[in-house]
Amino acid sequence: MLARWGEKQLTSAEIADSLVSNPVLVRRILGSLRVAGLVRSTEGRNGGWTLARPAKRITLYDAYAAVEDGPVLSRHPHPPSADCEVGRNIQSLLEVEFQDAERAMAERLGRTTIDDLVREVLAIERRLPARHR
Amino acid sequence: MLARWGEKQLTSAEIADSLVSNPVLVRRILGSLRVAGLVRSTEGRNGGWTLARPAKRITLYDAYAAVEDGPVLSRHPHPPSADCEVGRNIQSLLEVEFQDAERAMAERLGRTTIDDLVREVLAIERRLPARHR
DNA sequence: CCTAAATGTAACCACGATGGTGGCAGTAAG
DNA sequence: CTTACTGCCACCATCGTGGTTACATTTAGG
Repeated sequence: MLARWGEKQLTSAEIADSLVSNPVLVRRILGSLRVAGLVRSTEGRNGGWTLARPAKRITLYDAYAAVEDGPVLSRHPHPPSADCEVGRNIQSLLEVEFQDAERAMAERLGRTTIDDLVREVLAIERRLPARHR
Repeated sequence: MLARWGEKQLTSAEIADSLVSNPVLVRRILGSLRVAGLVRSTEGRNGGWTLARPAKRITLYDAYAAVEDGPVLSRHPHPPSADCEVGRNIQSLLEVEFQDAERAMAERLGRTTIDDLVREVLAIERRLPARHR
């Protein structure tokens, strides 16, 4: 949404409205994005949110990494018995595999930018003018 | 563990012991793996679990898919407002991106077999005999 | 035939993560 | 000085999950 409406600042209430959700929840997420340097907020009256850099330079991976903290593939918190040949080695071996797999996913997410999505949205809307309101 | 100990059937209690966990939980997971055709179980006295096919033909993706039901990248259950250009298109666009990203991860997981891991475990153990018990 | 050792499953609890809500302080515009 | 925002905390309800107990079922072995 921020990319689509360009320079205009959007408030968390407007965004929440469109998401059929709640301003606080929206601010929570946008807060994570701000910490990651993807969006900026201004306080006070007429405040709101904008992208911190051009949509062309924000990838899906950037957004994903900003919001998701832990890894996607769940490691077991609880190490197995060190008495077992397999047990005492499997965690570090799987760690490598999982990191590689996650890297592959991240790499793919990094190939699409927010700008790509906005362009696709506009292309679809141009193709189906009947759906306009 | 099943691959490492080859033909020998292991009981859920033995496995749970080594995992410092609980037989029922182990049976739950093994149950999913059985549904996926990766392991076999025999009931009754001297029962237990074995691989259903050679470890060389079981990949990490097989195990992952057997256990994980939903997709890793969370879609939003709750569709945004259709009144918004972005809202009414973003879900299907993201769906494509997410599926691609998940496919990339799955492809990477599919490159490693259980047998690969067992070989690595044995290699490490051979290299560090001091750690043996 | 009976017992012991397994799986198979359901019920249940405790815990943590998460969506959602309200409240309130801080800040900036008019 | 009021209004409209963000920022943040505390709280609740819900849900998924690990974990446990219990019990029915199956099979081997004395």
